[in-house]
Amino acid sequence: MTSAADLAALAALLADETRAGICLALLDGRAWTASELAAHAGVAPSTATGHLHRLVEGGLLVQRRQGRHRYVQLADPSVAQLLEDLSARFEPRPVRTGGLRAATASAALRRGRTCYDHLAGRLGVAVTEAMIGRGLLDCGSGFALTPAGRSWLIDLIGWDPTQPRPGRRPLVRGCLDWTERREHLGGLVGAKLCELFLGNGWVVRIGSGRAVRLTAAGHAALRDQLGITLD
Amino acid sequence: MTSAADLAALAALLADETRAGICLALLDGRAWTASELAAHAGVAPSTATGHLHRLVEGGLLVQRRQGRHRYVQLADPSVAQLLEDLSARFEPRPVRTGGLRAATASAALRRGRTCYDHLAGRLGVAVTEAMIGRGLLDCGSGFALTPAGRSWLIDLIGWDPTQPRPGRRPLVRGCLDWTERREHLGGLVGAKLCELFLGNGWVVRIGSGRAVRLTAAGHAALRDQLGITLD
DNA sequence: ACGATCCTTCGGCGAACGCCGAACCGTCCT
DNA sequence: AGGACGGTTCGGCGTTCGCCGAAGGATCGT
Repeated sequence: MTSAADLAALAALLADETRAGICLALLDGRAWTASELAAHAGVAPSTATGHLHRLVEGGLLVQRRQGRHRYVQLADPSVAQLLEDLSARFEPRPVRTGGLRAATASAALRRGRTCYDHLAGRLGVAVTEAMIGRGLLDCGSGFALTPAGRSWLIDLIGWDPTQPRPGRRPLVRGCLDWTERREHLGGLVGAKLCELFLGNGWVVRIGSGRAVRLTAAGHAALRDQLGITLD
Repeated sequence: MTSAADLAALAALLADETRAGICLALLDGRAWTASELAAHAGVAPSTATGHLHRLVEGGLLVQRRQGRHRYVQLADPSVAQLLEDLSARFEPRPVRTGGLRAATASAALRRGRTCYDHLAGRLGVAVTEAMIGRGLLDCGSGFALTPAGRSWLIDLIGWDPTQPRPGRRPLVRGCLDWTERREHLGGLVGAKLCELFLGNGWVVRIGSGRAVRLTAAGHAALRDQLGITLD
């Protein structure tokens, strides 16, 4: 019966709108400072401190102190996955008209963004579908990497996905895209690809949010590697 | 920002120990009456009524009235999956010594049980691993049904898993077994197999819980179909 | 050394929440 | 018809929880 208490305690961490907002903000995979999060959530710094304490205590977040700052981020990809699974239960929200600024920001998000540590939006979906189309990824019943996909990854980033690896994070995983309403590629391979895109300057972050923009080099790389052109 | 409110509202449904216990009890996939759940959770009937209202309202449960009874069950397999994902975050609990009665009950649970609508425990894991060993299931990166697995299912239950199907429930899905600490087979195929085992009398439920017992017919079927013997 | 900045602790306030018992309604059984 | 039973509604109680502002470190820049 005490597993009910565990479940309730875990759920209680997310059962407050402020804490939920904090966790969703952290879904961008980066570390935020306490005051950034306080401003984002619209509460006093002292309130945010309390919430961060609870979230760290509960194992959802980890913190790193650096000088007078306290950086905080999601503890682990499985937390991001959990948040996405929970969020996936909602209807798509009607588009709120929030003025021009909000509209362009949301258009940028739809075009391309990071979803914790992998690519999402039209960009993420396009990459995923190109991989399926070229036989690198199989989606018969859930995603699975093909042998061709394995060699492609070895050529591309010199990393063999079939070598033994620590942890139980799945190699590939479908993640429902909330703007495209289709699945894009998550899991360890998704993270590696995102790392590659950012590291090679194929995409760059727009401002401080989750949105990313495809660079000229990125367009070329997509054409060479996957034979696709966007926009 | 209002998606934070949605997330918080969903989490709040599970953020109470009584409601969490109710949901975990319903993980056996069957419909319970309100007073059964009240007794199980150790609260007054009036209290249970309130909780069930909230859970139904929130879309986690569905109810069916039948005479003076109110039967309630999980709304949908995705709810069960969500509960399992959340529960998977906990450490395995140290074995509580609860007397002989509790010990035999928990041994029965370890041997075989249902996990919402598919088989779990040693039985579930054994079936899953036998399927992998015989090339019916591939577990390279996440579970996937092989062509051989498809024909096996067609022969066994006359159901073609590749035909178009409604809903977005995955065909096969790994589900972490909390007693065996290994994955067993969930998803639509897992549910179909469980239905087969129960329908053919290969397993029968023990008492009123989630535990199941393999019958003589079940032993024979497992030997014929998957070449395994248990216990 | 000094103020500015980031964060934390503490006390107190108000709202929300979970619980119960009592009364009540509808259904089933005899 | 009468009683037993399952479920619900309502009012009230106590606790928990989220919030803030004020005060107090700790660290950084000048």
